[in-house]
Amino acid sequence: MPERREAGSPGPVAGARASRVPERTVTRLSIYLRCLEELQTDGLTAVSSKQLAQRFGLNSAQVRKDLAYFGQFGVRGLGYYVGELKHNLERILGLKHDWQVALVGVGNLGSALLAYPGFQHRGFRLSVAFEKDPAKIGGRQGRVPIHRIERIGPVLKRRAIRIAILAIPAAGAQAVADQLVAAGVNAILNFAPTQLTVPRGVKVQNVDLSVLLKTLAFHTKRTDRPHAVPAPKPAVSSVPG
Amino acid sequence: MPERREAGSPGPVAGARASRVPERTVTRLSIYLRCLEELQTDGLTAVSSKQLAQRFGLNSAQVRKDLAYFGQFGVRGLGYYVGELKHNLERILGLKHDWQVALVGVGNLGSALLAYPGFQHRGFRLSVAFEKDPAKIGGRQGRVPIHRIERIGPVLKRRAIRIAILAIPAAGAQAVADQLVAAGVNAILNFAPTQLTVPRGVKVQNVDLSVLLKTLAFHTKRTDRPHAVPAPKPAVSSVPG
DNA sequence: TAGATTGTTAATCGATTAACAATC
DNA sequence: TAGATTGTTAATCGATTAACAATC
Repeated sequence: MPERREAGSPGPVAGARASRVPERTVTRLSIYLRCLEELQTDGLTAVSSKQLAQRFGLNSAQVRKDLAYFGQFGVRGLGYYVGELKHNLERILGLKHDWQVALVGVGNLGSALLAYPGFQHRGFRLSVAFEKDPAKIGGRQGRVPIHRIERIGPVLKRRAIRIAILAIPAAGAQAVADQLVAAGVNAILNFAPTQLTVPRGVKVQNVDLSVLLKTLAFHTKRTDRPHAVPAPKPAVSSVPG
Repeated sequence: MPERREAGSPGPVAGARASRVPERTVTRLSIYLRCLEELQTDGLTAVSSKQLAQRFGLNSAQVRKDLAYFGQFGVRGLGYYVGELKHNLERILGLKHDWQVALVGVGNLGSALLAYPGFQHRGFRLSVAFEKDPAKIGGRQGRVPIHRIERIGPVLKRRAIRIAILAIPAAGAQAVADQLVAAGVNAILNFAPTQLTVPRGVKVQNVDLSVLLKTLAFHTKRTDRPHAVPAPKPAVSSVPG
């Protein structure tokens, strides 16, 4: 008997539309978009899949295939018009209007995210924050009001916020995630080093800084001196005693 | 003729050892490790691949296969001893001793990373920072001295630092990365929204917060109202005009 | 021993890349 | 037109999962 699927998580979704867009394609789309912005700044009007690919060490077929999930945006013999493709990628990614984003956790990391210009820049407005510490509740950081965690439900519903950033310790993260989902959030950027369980349809992006550093340590170690792999199980010797 | 490989980047490394460990395996190892720490806290002494897998919605065969890249750590019929496997994963990941980490960029994000307890906790010591702003140079944040960027070379060499975090705007990132590499760094956690070009053997982990939010926007949009995919190219009609 | 679970090989699945007809 | 590049199918590659003999 085949092992039951263990736990409810990634995996193909029953009844998903025929040609599911791979997550990696979506990530690459926003990288292509960044590149197109640069090209536009440089005054270029057209670009080929090959030129686009070369910037990232990708394959040109991959660029074309990624785009082909969403339509036909190119001109044979020429490539893609920069402005037009940029417009289409923005439309596809849902960046034609601003998104309101909620932040939970105004500690060190949360404060930095509030102050980080990178977000506010391009269509993501951190417009409300939640915090447990009574000393911070009721105040503001910059323009952003800080509410107590219990108010997640009403505030998010009133503002119709769908995207949240979770910047709290692992311990309370699942409970808060549940509240966010109950309040209508369906996309969470999770900095808490824990595996969140969310209903299907809710998208979680995990950013575990500690895990990232550990993978770097692994590679650093290997470069220094290839680490000792335990000797392969000594083969049962065919040479007698 | 097959298209030339475009740009020097991932791809199989010529002469790499026979069984290359997938990057995803390494990431999962540190997640298994986190789980083992929890199990140990709960006082459990043994765990099966199936139990381990269930926590993350993974397949038990994957857990066993990930571990098998590095040796045989289990006991048939029983599973894995928690303490022993934890020890082995720490050894494999290179976490048996602390790592000194350098930070470049003491802006909003950099400051938060300096204050973030998550790093200092488990073996990663942010022990020196570099910054361009003269107002900050020469000072300290917490215990960490802030040097001017030009001192990357001598300071990192003296301290034999191999891991760096890049928290500066995209514009200067490549130049700083080059300095880091020249100073002996071979692992970079890159928060700058740009593609770094580094020599083979140097490992870069990109964390582009803006890209992450954009993929979340994509999924949010789709859930709201499946976005309009351009009509498929109208098939050349077989019905005469 | 009987039951359970590993380590590992083979099968499956999905993503990347090559190739090329269509066509600007 | 000749040259270039797309959109798309087929081939390849790599990672995940199923299956099962080994063995605690």
